[in-house]
Amino acid sequence: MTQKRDTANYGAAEVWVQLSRAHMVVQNKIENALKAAKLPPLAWYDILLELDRLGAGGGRAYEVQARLLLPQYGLSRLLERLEKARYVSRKKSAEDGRGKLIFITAEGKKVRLEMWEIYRAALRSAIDDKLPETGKKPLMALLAQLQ
Amino acid sequence: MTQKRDTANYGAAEVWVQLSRAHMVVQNKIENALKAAKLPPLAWYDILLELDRLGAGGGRAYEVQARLLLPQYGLSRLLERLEKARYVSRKKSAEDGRGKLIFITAEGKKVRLEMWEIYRAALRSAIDDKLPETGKKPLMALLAQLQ
DNA sequence: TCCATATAAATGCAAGTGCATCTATATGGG
DNA sequence: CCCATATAGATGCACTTGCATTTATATGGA
Repeated sequence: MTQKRDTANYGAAEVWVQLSRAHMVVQNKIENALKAAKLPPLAWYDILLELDRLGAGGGRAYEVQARLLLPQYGLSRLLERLEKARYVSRKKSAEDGRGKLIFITAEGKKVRLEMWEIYRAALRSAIDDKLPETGKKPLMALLAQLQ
Repeated sequence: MTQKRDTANYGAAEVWVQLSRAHMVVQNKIENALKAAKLPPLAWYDILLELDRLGAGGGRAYEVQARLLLPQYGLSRLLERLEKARYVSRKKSAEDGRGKLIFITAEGKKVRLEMWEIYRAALRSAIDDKLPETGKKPLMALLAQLQ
């Protein structure tokens, strides 16, 4: 192929294809590992971690939402499921009657740690085992530019 | 934070977070651009491109499936929708009575090109405008290692 | 030939997602 | 104080996805 390409942005498309595939491959590994361990999906982990970090005071849904880049209704329904599973609890906010305060329960903390064990192992095999140590920083720096 | 971390694989987790965010950001830009142009979602593009490449002879679903990394039922239903939209047609295979041959229609080719115009512009602003030209090759090489 | 097993594709059902809208409360200007 | 507007969060509905299973055909060995 020595001819000049007649279609612009071929390079960007190639980057996007690699980005998509890498993402899918890693995500599948993590989700499959969690599923095999009969643990909740990855999305639950992120919320549980966020709530765990917020501590005993809990937090407002809209704060969590902003940090996790989820749509408003998405978080609302995720919390609904997490509450049904007894991993979080919601109660009316005292200062703002429109809102709720969200808390992680003891059971939620426990399951988050169980998930982390699996998650960590999956990351090790999906990332550490594939990428040389010297590759992580450059990769992160390049990915950060896309945001 | 001068203490040694007590949790292993923190580096891999950071890479994964960046990878997820970069992926989400780019994907949202592309999907939003397509939506704004009242065109079908990105997933349709990939199939249409694949079928377009297969040419007049068409192709079998399981072949396309392997290349696109979709679950079997996912492709089956995607093709169902694409057929309903008149962008592809399916007919019984002559050699293998279990299977179907899949073809892209003229309308399918047309819409794929319309999508490409939008897709290309979105890639330009999401990738070319963010990443220096010298960053693409290294990024692709690093991402390729994760597969 | 017959049957056990494998493969291609479709599908019923439950669960998740996107979009638009709704309810309830807050807030600032007149 | 009242109202228009903004904000927090929930929800009805249509569509999509995941999982398991089904249907139809193929294939290799007894």
